Amino acid sequence: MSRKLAYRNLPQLFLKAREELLCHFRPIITHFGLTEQQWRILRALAENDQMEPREICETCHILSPSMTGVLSRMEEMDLITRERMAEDQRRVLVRMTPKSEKLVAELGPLIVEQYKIIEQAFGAELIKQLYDVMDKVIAAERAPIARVSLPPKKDWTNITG
Amino acid sequence: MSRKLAYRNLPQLFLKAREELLCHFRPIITHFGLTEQQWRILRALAENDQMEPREICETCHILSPSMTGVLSRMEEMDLITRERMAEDQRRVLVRMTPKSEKLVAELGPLIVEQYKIIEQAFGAELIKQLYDVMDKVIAAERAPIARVSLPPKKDWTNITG
DNA sequence: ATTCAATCACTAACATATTAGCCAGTCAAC
DNA sequence: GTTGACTGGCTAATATGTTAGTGATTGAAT
Repeated sequence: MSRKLAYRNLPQLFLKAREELLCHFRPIITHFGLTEQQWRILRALAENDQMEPREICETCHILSPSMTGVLSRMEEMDLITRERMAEDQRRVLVRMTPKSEKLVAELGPLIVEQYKIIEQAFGAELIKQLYDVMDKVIAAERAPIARVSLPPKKDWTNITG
Repeated sequence: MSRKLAYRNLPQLFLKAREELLCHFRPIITHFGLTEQQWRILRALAENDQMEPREICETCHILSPSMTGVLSRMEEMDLITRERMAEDQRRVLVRMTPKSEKLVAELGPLIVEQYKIIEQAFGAELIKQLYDVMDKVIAAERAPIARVSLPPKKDWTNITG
């Protein structure tokens, strides 16, 4: 009784493909005692020197409530500093520490090396296609996408079948 | 002091692109009181009628420890049943309930409709490229990928900079 | 019959994701 | 000066991700 939908599960394909890539980087990152998210943040900070939390959220695709905990732990680990801005007491500036500078200086080149290995295995052409398609999907200059109209919200809790 | 790596963060691009897609489906799924993971599982079960947890794990890309909790909650919600196999007391069979059959019968067509809308907005060609590139990345018929050699494991805890 | 490695689901501990809401600080309009 | 909408970071509650390890079960080898 196979009730297959007409379209393959695209987000799930993304998940699988992403994992297929990430599994080659994860060992490097955890080797240095970092999580994926922490590495994403350090990589962003290495490029920008100083960022506000909301900027990091957007750049690294981490939601604000998660960010609070991640930054707290990174501050605890002496990987970043947080400093309230004088002009606007709501805002905060996040910076790297000498320790995380050293860490990135060691970790970064290894990541680049792994990229080269992957590029060889996948073929430069596929990598190029990857960046290309991703950018096309991400490009937001697209006409706003409609949403199917939803039926009235049932309370599925009490439906027995 | 921009220390940009030679390669753009590819896993992060996947994350962003995936979100760009998923955001069009999430409202539909949550409208029916489901989480993404629960929907992935129901969709898999709808195609296979009965599956063992480890099969669901592999199909839906959910790790086993997460699966335990997800299935428990789904059983509690009367969306699935779990039954130990007689031949092998370690294994378990997971099945849909009449309730979840009804739910999928309502939800499934809406998902398909949304895919069509997205296909129109993105263009059929891009969707085709997407499936194509994803499949290429996922294809495991590739030579095993080497891993960069890692330096000895330092204890970064006590490095001050 | 016993040993032993492998399998499978599960638990434990921690980190992150998701949704909702809170609270102080800012700023423009009154 | 007050009000009121807004912003930015935060808390709370729940669900899932990640890693390590447990315990019962199985099956093959002794």
